[in-house]
Amino acid sequence: MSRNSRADVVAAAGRLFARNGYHGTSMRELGRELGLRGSSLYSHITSKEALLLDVVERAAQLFDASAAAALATEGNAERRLRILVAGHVDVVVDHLDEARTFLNEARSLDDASRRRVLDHRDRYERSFRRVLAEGVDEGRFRSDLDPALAGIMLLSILNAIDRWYRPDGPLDRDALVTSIISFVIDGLGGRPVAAN
Amino acid sequence: MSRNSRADVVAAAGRLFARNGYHGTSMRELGRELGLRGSSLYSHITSKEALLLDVVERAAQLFDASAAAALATEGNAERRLRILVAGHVDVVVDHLDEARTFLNEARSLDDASRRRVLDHRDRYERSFRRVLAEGVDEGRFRSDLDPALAGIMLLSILNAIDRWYRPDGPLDRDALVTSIISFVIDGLGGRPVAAN
DNA sequence: CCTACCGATCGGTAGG
DNA sequence: CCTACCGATCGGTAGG
Repeated sequence: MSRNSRADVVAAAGRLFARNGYHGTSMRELGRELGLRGSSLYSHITSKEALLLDVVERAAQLFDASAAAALATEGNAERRLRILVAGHVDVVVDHLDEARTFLNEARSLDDASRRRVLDHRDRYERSFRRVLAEGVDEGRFRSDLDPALAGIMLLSILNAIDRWYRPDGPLDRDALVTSIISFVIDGLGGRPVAAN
Repeated sequence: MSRNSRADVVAAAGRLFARNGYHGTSMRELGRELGLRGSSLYSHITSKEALLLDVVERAAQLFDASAAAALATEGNAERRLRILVAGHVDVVVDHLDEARTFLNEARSLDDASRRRVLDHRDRYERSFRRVLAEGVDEGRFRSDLDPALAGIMLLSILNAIDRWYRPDGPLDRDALVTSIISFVIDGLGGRPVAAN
């Protein structure tokens, strides 16, 4: 049994913040999770809130990297949209605790930190909006589409995945992405090309 | 300046729980919100957690009533779906604090209460699933539609409304409902009947 | 990473 | 609805 690294502390904090919330997690509980005293955590970190910021920024970086990779990909808007969605799903499934903390606990940050996190969120949202607008320009999506509103609704679907999706359930990751894309592009009433 | 009623306490609790979370709200703060001491709250309630349950159950009842009214309405699936969505929007916009507390703070309830709230949530979700399945039966929605999955995605959109929608913004309530219905039925690529 | 501890605050009760 | 409290717990520091 070796000592804990700072990364261990951040990972354990993500687990507890995701499960019980920031205010619902005490430093003593976090210490217990790592097999040490709450006070010992302060040799790794400077404050509880700085720890929250670490967790949240880790998630923000992952989402950033995913969006950057999608936007750097060649292809039409539909293909790029699928990569954007698949990247989001990967982040949520592979880094569930950080993603949840990012989505639900950012409000507990102080004003300056929260502002920076919201900026990340806005930039991420703009990536979606851009690809949606490209799709309209390409004549691939409805010309009367509002990319801002559509982006919000697509992201609403993506940001709720952590509330219901189980990677070990009947729907594998790729099928999840396909379902979302199909729902978003064809809708409830849409007639898929093959069926028309 | 008259005394506070129990309903006042529940309403104020909804405000603070929605804004700062259950664990982020102290009884002394709640008292301050109402112009009295934290300890005085206990003449209205029995515990902080019972207060959370009051707020959450109020929201659950509103959602229940909305779904019941929609399902009691005559008409085809598309019409019933619109009523279901409009009812949800009404609850969220008119009872924002309770809706937020319902969505984000139910996990802080004890096991038995949380279980009951989740049952409410499941029943509500089934109402959506039922109307979606009706639409498939009527030949109005895609025959390959998975009503369970589509219900989750529609509800994901609805449950995120409180995170971005401002009733005093450019989009009024009815336009919001229309946008959601259009997004969900026609999708990004769907060709509206008139444009085909 | 530990023990020992700090002042502040927590939910809640007693007794008016 | 108030004052006066209760024991427990909070985030964090000092000093090894």
